[in-house]
Amino acid sequence: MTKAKPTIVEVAADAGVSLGTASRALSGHPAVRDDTRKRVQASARRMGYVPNRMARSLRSGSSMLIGVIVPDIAHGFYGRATKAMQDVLEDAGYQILVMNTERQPERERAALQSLLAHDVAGILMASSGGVSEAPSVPTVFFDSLEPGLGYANVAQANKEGIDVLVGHLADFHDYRRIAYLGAPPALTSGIERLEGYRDAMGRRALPVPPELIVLSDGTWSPESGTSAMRDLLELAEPPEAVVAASDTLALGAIQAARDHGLRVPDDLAIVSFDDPFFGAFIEPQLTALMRDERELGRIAARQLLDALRHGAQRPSVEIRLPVELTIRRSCGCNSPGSTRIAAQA
Amino acid sequence: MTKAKPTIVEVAADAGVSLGTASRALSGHPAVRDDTRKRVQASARRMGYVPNRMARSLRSGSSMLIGVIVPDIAHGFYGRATKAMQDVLEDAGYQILVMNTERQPERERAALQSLLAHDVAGILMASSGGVSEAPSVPTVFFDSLEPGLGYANVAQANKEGIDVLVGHLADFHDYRRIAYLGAPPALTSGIERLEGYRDAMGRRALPVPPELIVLSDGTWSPESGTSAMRDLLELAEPPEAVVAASDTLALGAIQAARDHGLRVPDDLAIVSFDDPFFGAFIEPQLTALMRDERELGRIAARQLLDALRHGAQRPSVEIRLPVELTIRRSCGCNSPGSTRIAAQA
DNA sequence: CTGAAAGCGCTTACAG
DNA sequence: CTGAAAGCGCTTACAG
Repeated sequence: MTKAKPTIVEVAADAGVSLGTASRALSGHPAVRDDTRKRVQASARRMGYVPNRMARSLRSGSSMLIGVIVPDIAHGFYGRATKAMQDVLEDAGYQILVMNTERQPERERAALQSLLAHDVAGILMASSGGVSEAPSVPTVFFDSLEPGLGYANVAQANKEGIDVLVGHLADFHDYRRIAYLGAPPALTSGIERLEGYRDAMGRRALPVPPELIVLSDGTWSPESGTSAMRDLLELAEPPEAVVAASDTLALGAIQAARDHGLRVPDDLAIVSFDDPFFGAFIEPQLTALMRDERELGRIAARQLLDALRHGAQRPSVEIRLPVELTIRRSCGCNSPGSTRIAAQA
Repeated sequence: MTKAKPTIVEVAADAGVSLGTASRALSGHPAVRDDTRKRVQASARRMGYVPNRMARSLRSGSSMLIGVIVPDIAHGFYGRATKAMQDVLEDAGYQILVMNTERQPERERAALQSLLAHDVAGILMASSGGVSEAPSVPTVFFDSLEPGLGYANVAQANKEGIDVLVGHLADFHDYRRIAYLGAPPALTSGIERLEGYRDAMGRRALPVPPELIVLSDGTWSPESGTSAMRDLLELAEPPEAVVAASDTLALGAIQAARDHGLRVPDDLAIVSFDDPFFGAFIEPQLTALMRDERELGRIAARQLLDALRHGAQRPSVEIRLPVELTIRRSCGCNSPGSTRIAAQA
């Protein structure tokens, strides 16, 4: 509302040079006399000149913009991952454009179009299933993988994580009737965690009758966890322990157990894949896999930077982050502190 | 990585018209013959044409981009508020560019420059103190206010909220020695909540010796709450109840109380301004003010849209959101459900 | 070292 | 209804 933004033409006029010279002076081009550069810089500063990035992008063919597509930026996991990406990318001179899809494939496609329209140099995306071919700019997929597509695919070690969870419940606590409370096997985490559960149970020769697997509605919300958990509690023979595929689902499950008059972990043990931000404050304190979404974000961003710099047409690589178990109370352990068991992918 | 993006010139050539006609056909300009429009649209679709928004912005003088500046996008409050803004803004055809400042004034200034360089049409910002004059585009401040600056300033009813909290503790529970655990009075919420505490205590003729006010380090983190809380617990005469200025601070305070071997609320009552996302799962369940950051975001965004549409040079208005008390256990109440008391600004 | 000129991909008066 | 042309704010060969 204050003053209108001056263009480089006005700065040049003020400094008494042509706009070409002004541009060179400001951009650090070597072929500019020192006093000329000083004069231009002084004018620019005094006039509050800010180069128009759209014009620059248009002309130079490089927008220095990176698109980030996530299901929900307000969700801690994506929020923190996005911020970590932004840190890495800004250090390299890029700005990010974040798009929310609300887990809707159509919105994801629209977001992609929109980013491309903004001429982004690259894309970082946690897909919700809206992409069928690699975008026209370098892309790194994270969280939800598109094997073979993109420069890199980075995610947590889902199967190994579930194995650590089932292992702690079965091998350490000797539970046998262990249920799985998950999300529909639509995206990577839903698919791999469910598979991981079957594998982990099979490896230990534990039976998996179909009723021990309940799936929420795909929103990964506490509410959906509560309702799926109810099915488990109404079983003729309820489980002794439950592996929840996420922190939100676990919270919903605890709520359902509580509503049913069950004490956790005395009557029922519950462990979860993701560690909620306030995991230590939850009652009972949750035994869960720590997650390092910041590291995930950093790795994904660095991969994209790599693609942007070297533009190498290498085959898509897959990177997995190790998981780490934080043992608290909800599994039935008494240790007040938290022991860590790392699972490498 | 697939195909290069076609420009409107190529689409026009494909459809056998001039680029001007192609542009009009695509933009819905009425003066285009129907079959011509159809032909152009068909070419565009087939070629996967996506109009370059930078070029469009540069030419039309309108970027349809809104800048959002927040201290921390990974924080639930800002994450959810930002998403709500995005919803409102996208419906109106705008895209948002989000910048994190990490609560650093210099980063805030840099973010502002960067947004202006992107030629944003307007700005929505939760300042951390880096702005001294109104930006050159319509701006709405939220959460942290800049009275008199911007088209609108929207925030929660901080003073009234603290009054409701102190009121519940003093009037209902009869506590007299009520402490305040807050953040430094640097930004709006820190200042107003501290003032609100003093006013609320004064109104009830309750003494406020200086040692009853402890301030954290400005990060609003649980850790900083824990350490400030320790000072309170080491007092010769510790408080009977504590009003925490935020959920994170309250969580840190509970941790400190627990470490000190105190039971909440039996030995010490704790209530908090903001309601943590998992408030019902915390032990003890937290009595706190609900916050509707989504509504706050929506209101702020609508105000900006208003400024953009009418461009009215009206004096800056201040909008306050009502707060609502959710009574749970940490205050000393036994009611398992949650009663609500609304406080209008 | 500096200026004049072309051009990035569009939109939009201006003629016809 | 359509085409030719100007121009948004820059960068960058090309001359001098």
